[in-house]
Parts: sequence; structure tokens; C-alpha cells
Amino acid sequence: MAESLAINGIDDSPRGRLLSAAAHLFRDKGFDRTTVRDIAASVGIQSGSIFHHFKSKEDILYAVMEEVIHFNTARLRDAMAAEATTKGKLRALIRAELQSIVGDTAEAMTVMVTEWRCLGEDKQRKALELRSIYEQLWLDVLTDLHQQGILKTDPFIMRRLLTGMTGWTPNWFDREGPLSLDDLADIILARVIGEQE
Amino acid sequence: MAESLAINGIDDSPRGRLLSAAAHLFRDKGFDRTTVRDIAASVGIQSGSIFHHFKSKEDILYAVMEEVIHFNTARLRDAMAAEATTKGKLRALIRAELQSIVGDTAEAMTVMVTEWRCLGEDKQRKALELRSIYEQLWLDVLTDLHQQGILKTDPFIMRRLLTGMTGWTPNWFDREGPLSLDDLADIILARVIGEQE
DNA sequence: GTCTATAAAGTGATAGAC
DNA sequence: GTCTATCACTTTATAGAC
Repeated sequence: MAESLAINGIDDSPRGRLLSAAAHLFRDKGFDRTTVRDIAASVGIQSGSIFHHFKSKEDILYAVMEEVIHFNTARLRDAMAAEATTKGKLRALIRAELQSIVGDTAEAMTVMVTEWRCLGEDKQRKALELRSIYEQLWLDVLTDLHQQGILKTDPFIMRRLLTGMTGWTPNWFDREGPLSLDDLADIILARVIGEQE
Repeated sequence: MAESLAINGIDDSPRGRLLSAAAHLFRDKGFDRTTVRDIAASVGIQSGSIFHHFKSKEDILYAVMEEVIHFNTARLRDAMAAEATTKGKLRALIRAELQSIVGDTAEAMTVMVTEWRCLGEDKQRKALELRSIYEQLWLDVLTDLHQQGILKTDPFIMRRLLTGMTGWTPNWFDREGPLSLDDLADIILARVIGEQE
């Protein structure tokens, strides 16, 4: 049973508790190896009762992704708004994305990356539209830095490399270890704008 | 039906053809959504006949990973051997890994990254031992560069960031596009040793 | 909103003939 | 080495009572 309150950016309603439990199980075992019986059991109901809240198992996966994209797009906006310089905005974006990926919404974010293809075509397209808003925030800042001459690499390529660097962190970063999230953000920032930390 | 000759670093035997077909299907649909009937059909036999060649479906997945790790560890060694300087070796490693991931062994490499947890614990541990040899080649070069003062970042952290950057390329890099693999390798190299390309 | 019961379909793997 | 046939099991989703 996962703790569900505010974890993964999901509210504490009956539906929210189902989504949090699902996010936890999907990350642990993957979508295909998680049964609706698993999800039901982890919130203390029977498998048939799931389908009062969601039309299908795939709908649960889509809802997890939708919630986490919305939550983290807002987080990115807030983080940038507090910064005056473009370079400061980039550092804020990196910190916010790391926080999303290894922090409070880690389960749902990992699910979004790893279980993407378990969505049918229609829902993949809908989720991609939501993601493109999130991506545009990155591209605006990187393009700005490129025009200022601070970023030498092509902004689109740089965003791809950044996605790789941050997206892989759940596989190695230890939140209890000596390296802080802010330290890691600075290391990654230096990889982007060419300074040595 | 996938072309199988030498693709994915696997030889053209009956067993090899099964492995290549499996790698192709596993990458496309994932391990769990690929049935033994799918694999059998794509080499033109019946599902029951699979189990003359492999003890279980999981054994097929492990064999795919084992083959691709062996093949690419050798590739890494060869690429390094042709270089005189440590920096040259690093560039060679990056090029070789990109070639593995988006080139001739792309399917099997992607499977290794994305279907890792579909292996049982025993086979995961065995595969991890094979991978650690591969990883040590990287760490030796990065540590060397660190001691020479060329690499400022911690070698272990840098390898994690590199793994992320190269591992994400299958999701965006277009082999038919304007950016060549060698260009991309140079861009990534510049991110590592702090030079601007 | 949750329960019980079950339908309907698909799965990995085995056995024995050829 | 491949075939046919099938077992034993699991899965999502539905129906109707409470």
C-alpha cells in the first residue's frame, strides 16, 4: 500500500488513491505485469470495483500520465517565474525537472517514460499534446540562450541530451547519498553552457 | 519478418534467427506484449517448436541481452585499441556506443535497456556481471581523463550522464537526417570535456 | 460505491507423433 | 527439428445484487 496524500501530484480522493497506487505498481512491475487485482488490493477493494472509477485499465495509465504532466508543467512555470536571468531560468528548469523525476512525482514520471507504449495510439497522441507544452517551456529558454551566445549547441539537440541526462537519474541517483539534487543540477548545467563547476 | 543476417550482432543460425526476430518484436511491442506465437510466426514455425531451442520465453530475452553485450563489449575494445590518446579513446567509446544504440544492434540494445526488469532475479544478476565489464572500459578512460585534469566532473557521475545521453538517442535520432553519428559524437564529447564544438 | 460470480479470450508450456 | 493438440492458468471486463 502506497502513501497517497499529495504524492505524485495527485489529490487524496478515492480516484486519487487509485491513481497513486497504480503509479506505484506500474513503476515497480510495469503496466503489463500489474493486474487490476493488484491495484484494487492495494487500496482495499475488489477488482470489479475498479471499473466504477475507470473505463479500462489503460484509462488508469493515461490518467496517471495526464495528472503528472499537468502538475509538472505548472511546476516548471513557477520555477521560471522566480528567476530574472535566462541562465537562472535554465538552472531553475533543471532543478525542477530533477525534482519531478527523483522527488515527489518520481513514480508517475518514471511510469510516463517507461510505459509510454502501453497507451493506445489515440491516448498517446493526446498525451503527446500535453507534453509538447512542457517541452516548449524548455525550448524557449534554450533558444534564448542560444541567441545570446551562451549556449553553443543547437537548442533542440541540447534538449534531447538534457532529457536523456535527467531521465536516466532514477536508475542511479540516491536521494540519501552525498550528492544533493542542487549539486547535480549544477553539474548538469555546466554540461549545457560549457562552464566547469 | 526481420532481416536477420548479422543484425543485432547475432549469427544466421536457426537459433540466431529466432533471437533476431525476438529482439525485433521485443523492441516493438515489449517483452510482455510479445507472445511466443508472435516469435514463432515471424520465423515461420509453430509456437510449440520454440521450446526445442529455448527452455522458456524468459530464456530468449536473456539470450538476446547476452549476445548484444558480448558483441558490443568487443566493439568497445576494438574501437579503443585504434586510438593513441586518452581523449581519442573517449571519442571512440562515444562513437561505438552510439553505433550500438542507433546502428546495427539498435534493436537488441533497446531491449536490454527497456525490458531489463522482465528478467528474473537470477538472470538479472548474471546480465549485470556482463554489463559491468562493459562499464569498466568506460570508467577506466574517464578516470584517466580525470587524473589528467581534462575531465573536471567525477568520472562515475559523468558516466551516468553519458549513459543517459546516448541511451535516449533511439527516441529522437534520425539516421536519415542531416546530423551524422560522428557529428553527434563530437557534440556529446564537447559536453563531457567542456570544449565547444 | 462495493460486492460476488463469471464470461470470453489469451497465455506459456508440454506430450507425443512424424 | 517441427508438427498438432491441448492442458492449466491468468487476464480484463461485465452483470446484477445489495
